[in-house]
Amino acid sequence: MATIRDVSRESGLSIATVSRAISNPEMVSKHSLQRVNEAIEKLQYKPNLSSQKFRLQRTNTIVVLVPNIANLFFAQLISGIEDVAARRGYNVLLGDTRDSVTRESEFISLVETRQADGLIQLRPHDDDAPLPDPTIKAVNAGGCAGTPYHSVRIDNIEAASKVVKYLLSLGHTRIGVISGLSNNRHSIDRLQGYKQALESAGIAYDDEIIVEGDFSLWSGFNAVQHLSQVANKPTALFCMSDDMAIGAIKGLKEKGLQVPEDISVTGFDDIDVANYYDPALTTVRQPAVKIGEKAAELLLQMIEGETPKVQEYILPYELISRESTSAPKRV
Amino acid sequence: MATIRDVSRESGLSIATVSRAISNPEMVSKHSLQRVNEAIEKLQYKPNLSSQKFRLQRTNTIVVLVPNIANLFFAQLISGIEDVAARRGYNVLLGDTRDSVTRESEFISLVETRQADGLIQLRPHDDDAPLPDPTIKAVNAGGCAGTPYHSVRIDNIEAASKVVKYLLSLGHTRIGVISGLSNNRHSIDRLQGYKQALESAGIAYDDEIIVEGDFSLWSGFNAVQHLSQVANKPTALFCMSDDMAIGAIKGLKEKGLQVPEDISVTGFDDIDVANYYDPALTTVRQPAVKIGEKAAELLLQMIEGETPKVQEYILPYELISRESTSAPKRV
DNA sequence: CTGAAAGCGCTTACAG
DNA sequence: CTGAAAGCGCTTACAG
Repeated sequence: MATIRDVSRESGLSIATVSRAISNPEMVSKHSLQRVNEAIEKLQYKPNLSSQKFRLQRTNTIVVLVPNIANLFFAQLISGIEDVAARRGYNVLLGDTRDSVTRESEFISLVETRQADGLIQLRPHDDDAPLPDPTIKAVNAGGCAGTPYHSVRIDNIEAASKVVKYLLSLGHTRIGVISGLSNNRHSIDRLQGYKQALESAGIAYDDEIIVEGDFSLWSGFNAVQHLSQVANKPTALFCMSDDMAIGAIKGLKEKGLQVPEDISVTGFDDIDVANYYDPALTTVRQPAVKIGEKAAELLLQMIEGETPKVQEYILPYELISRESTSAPKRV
Repeated sequence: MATIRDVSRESGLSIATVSRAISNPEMVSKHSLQRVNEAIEKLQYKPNLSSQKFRLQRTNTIVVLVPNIANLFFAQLISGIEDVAARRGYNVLLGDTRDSVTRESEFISLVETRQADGLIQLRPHDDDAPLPDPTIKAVNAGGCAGTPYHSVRIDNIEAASKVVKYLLSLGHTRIGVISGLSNNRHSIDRLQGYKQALESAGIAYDDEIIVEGDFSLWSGFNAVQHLSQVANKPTALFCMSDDMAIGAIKGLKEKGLQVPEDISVTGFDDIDVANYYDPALTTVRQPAVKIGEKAAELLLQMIEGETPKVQEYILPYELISRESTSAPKRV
């Protein structure tokens, strides 16, 4: 492979001049520029950016830690990140961590070993987790309250409370929950929102109708099997992801129940399929792409040496009412 | 940040010895090793892998070109790639190209500029597209017949033909198609399979019931609007992706049609939600994870200097029959 | 087992 | 506008 030295030899100019012709053409005479370009063309020269990065101590790469790449909410968020990164000349290294601490720290070490300039964490912060090394530029996207570094997210507690209040307003008083893993911060915050809504309506919290899932289709389906055992059955189900809502509806249908006629179901995220499911899902729309864009802007700002004034950017969510909810049946 | 020179100074050993203690501990005396490790610990030293890569002219990074990261089939394929890559110590740089030629060539240039060792292309090869530079190590995954470089895929023609024959065997004789973009190779191959199946049954091809989509939910929904205009309506629909099948079913239901009672619908890929939709989708299961694993193995083999014997790996698919298909109604 | 030295491919302050 | 030279942080053949 041709190197800058070959171009220098071919053009009869020093490597310094060749380097300038490439990076700062205005510093070089037209004549030299021409000769350099001819040599580059002839030799099919491509600069070794790995060398350049090393020399400049800058990688123009950011890493994104994704708990699960097959989750459409994350996919959308990532497109937002990529748009901004690409526009600013950064590459995005995607780390599919699958909730494995080992894999996650491998990706973090990309930053520590200077193969990347910073990272965006998509997993909500976990209080037990060690703080990220403060010398590492990091932003949390789509996470929760209490993240101890820069973050971009919606207000999960409020959003959850809003959906549940909506169900209450339809007349439901017995509202079940299919949550994510119980130690996941999203589960915790959204459950808190649920409790707040119940409390404001003077309804007692009953953990018999709270079932733990893991945000997946399967876990929603499975949760319904548990719920069908309880004596005093809910007339509505608040699911903490659209996937779980879909799984749950599938399970309910298999038990011969109609949604929303027999039981209302709500999701969370508003992934594409939410609108195409039957019934179309009532859900909370997170501004996934915007969260990604904002997080990327924030990180690039930090990488470029600025200190963002705001620690937390809270973006607006939206309650989308579709077909999966209605007033409870009169008995 | 501490460099190897700092560790050398701290430990009182040469940088050569420090380097060896890190990369080849067995070449160094126990005593030296101990002193180096103490110094590393004390200084919180992390080797600059960007420098190391440059020095070794190896990046241990592969890039994966994904047409659309929000497509679950790709997401699964990518997990297969990542598993193998991680196990072998490679990083995966994900390039979400969104079918943009510009973005794609930016990612390819990562390999040309030696920031990555090779690439896996997830977009099916397009005959008009320039051949990849033969000096670049590249593998196509999940693509189509006629890819001019190494590839791992299913036999799309045969798989499509098999689904259509299945519909024929149920008694359907008027089978519509919702295809991907008509210049996409997957669309071309699967349409060919469709034609073969019709031909073997002595049924004439009628392009009035072939509608072009783009593999998305929305395009499936939209295609149904077109199909509802034709005089002689199909009793079954062969959709070239699960997303389009779901979109189509949603559209049919809105027109008051029952699936499969009034019309049968088949998908392609078998993404997770296929089994949770109502009705659950009859579809072709592509071994997405396996395709990814095999493609990664192939690429790493090439990067490490071997020449794979086989140019094309054809993996088995599976026809999954669920609830979205049945015999046509007697009229 | 250890160290001095060359070199990977670039960029850039310095001198002219 | 141009070139010689130093240096980014490592690895490794060579000599001892």
